[in-house]
Amino acid sequence: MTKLSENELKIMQILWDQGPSSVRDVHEKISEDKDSGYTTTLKLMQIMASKGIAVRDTSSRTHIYSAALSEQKTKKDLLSRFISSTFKGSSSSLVLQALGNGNTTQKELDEIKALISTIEKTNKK
Amino acid sequence: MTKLSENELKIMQILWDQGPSSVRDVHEKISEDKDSGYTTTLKLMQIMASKGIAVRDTSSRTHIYSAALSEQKTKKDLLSRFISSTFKGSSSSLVLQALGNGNTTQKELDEIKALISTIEKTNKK
DNA sequence: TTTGAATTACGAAGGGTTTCGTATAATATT
DNA sequence: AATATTATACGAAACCCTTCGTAATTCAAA
Repeated sequence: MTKLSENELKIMQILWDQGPSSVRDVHEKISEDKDSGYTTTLKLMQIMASKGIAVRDTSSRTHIYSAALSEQKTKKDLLSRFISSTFKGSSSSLVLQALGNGNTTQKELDEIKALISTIEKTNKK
Repeated sequence: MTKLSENELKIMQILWDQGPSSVRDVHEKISEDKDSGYTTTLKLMQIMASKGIAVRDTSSRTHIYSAALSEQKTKKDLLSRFISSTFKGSSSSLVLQALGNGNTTQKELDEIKALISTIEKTNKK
């Protein structure tokens, strides 16, 4: 059900990272990468509010927006959709592809190994 | 550079799986999941050809389409874009999320462990 | 040969996203 | 108080994707 456009996701991530923010806050962050007008960001955020994926506090002149979706849940959802559309539902083939990129540090590998051990223990039961 | 719409990816996957195919072939495969007209599939494939992501042989009446993008490269590309848009570029956090879903078999885990060993050996050098 | 079926070509409509210009309102500055 | 700055609201345009109807073409069958 969670379907986010590219910009919506970008804005969401900023709201997740920075917490409740004004349009200006978000726009400044966005402007680091991208070049578009303030009212564009405003409009996007208004639409997000109207869709219910963001909520806003309009009690003062400068409205404050917050994410209305949980970061965890949303990412899980996006990932599962991505896996099914691009890797035919096989999460392992995705993992193989992801790790194969060559830019994974030893620390990260250790984390993953630890997780695998945990999963294996659970599988045995 | 590789940007595929949802339907384009679906068609691409069919072309990868089945090799060079007619519109009818593709349409029949697509119709297993989805309900849309034959000319819709035709149009999509024509557009894909015009974009250069598919090529077609028009020597006989029934045109034969083939994928013009490599499956490997394309998926690698899509994945890296997905990781950067959704997981801030951290492939390990994606892997953790993916494995955390609980539907990974022992065999798959073994594959992943083997890959990790390989990576670790390479890292040491 | 005429009819019918399958194929491609094409245009247009509908939906969503992104972008921005302009208007209006609230606040700050001088 | 007058002016400038900052904010929201709104509509419209541009773009892309998806969908389909219709026409034109080719081929096969009756």
